[in-house]
Amino acid sequence: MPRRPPLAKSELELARIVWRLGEATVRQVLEELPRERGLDFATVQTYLRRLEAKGYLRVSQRGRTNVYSSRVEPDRVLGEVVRDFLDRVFDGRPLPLVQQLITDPDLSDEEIDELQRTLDQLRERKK
Amino acid sequence: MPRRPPLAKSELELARIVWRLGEATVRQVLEELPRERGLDFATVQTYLRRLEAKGYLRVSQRGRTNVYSSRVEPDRVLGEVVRDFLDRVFDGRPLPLVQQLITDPDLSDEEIDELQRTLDQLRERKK
DNA sequence: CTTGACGACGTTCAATTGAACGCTAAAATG
DNA sequence: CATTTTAGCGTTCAATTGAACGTCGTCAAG
Repeated sequence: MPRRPPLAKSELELARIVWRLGEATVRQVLEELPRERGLDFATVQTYLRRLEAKGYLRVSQRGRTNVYSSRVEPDRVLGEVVRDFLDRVFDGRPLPLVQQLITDPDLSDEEIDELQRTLDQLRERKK
Repeated sequence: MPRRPPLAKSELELARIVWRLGEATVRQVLEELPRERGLDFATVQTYLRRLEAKGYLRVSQRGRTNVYSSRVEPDRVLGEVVRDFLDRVFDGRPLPLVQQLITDPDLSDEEIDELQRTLDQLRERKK
């Protein structure tokens, strides 16, 4: 599998919107963007085109309108993005990052419990 | 606090080496890089200069040689980097990322325990 | 049937980033 | 002393990315 060219920041931003909507036109994506982002219609168009060219999105026609949808499993892409980040910033070791994440910002009690459950499951699966 | 311009990927890579060494010359940083990275001496020089210009590193002379050291608390920078990533990729919610991190790659048993301890401490502090 | 809104597409353009050249000066080596 | 090495610094250069134009086609309303 030739790995797709990397996602630029803005590209990921738009891809996530498409993922959330399932499928979307340029205009739909534009409307989902926070107003203060202030991107032009044509700009969104360009980014979606690039995402298609890079192999992340699939495009099809509805009337004369382009409809974009995910071509690669979003979770897969997310996994790659996380992995890359982990390698670059923490030498690929997840633990230090996890430590940072759960101590630094204030997790709610429910989130802590949620975390506990995940941890328990993890132990289960380990046995 | 005037926020510094963002770190490019290669810049972060080199900054981390300087952090690890405490202080370092161009050559030292170059030698710490994995051989296969294949960067030129001049290239490392350029990146360190940029890091200085962006306010991340401090430079001083030792003889005619530049010695670079951290100007901003590494942990602080790391925190910013993580925060930025979190916002961009997970809408700022740490939990999904943590889930991903602890399920996807194979954590060792010790690491799981370590994690458990952190979690316990967290509950303590919460009370 | 003309006007205008909407959209696609090719193109462009500036900023940033990755990577290095080339020149010069100081140090070390023969 | 002459030469090679080692640095610094300014500069350059190509690719990538962020962002948008301008043109052209199409559809819908007057």
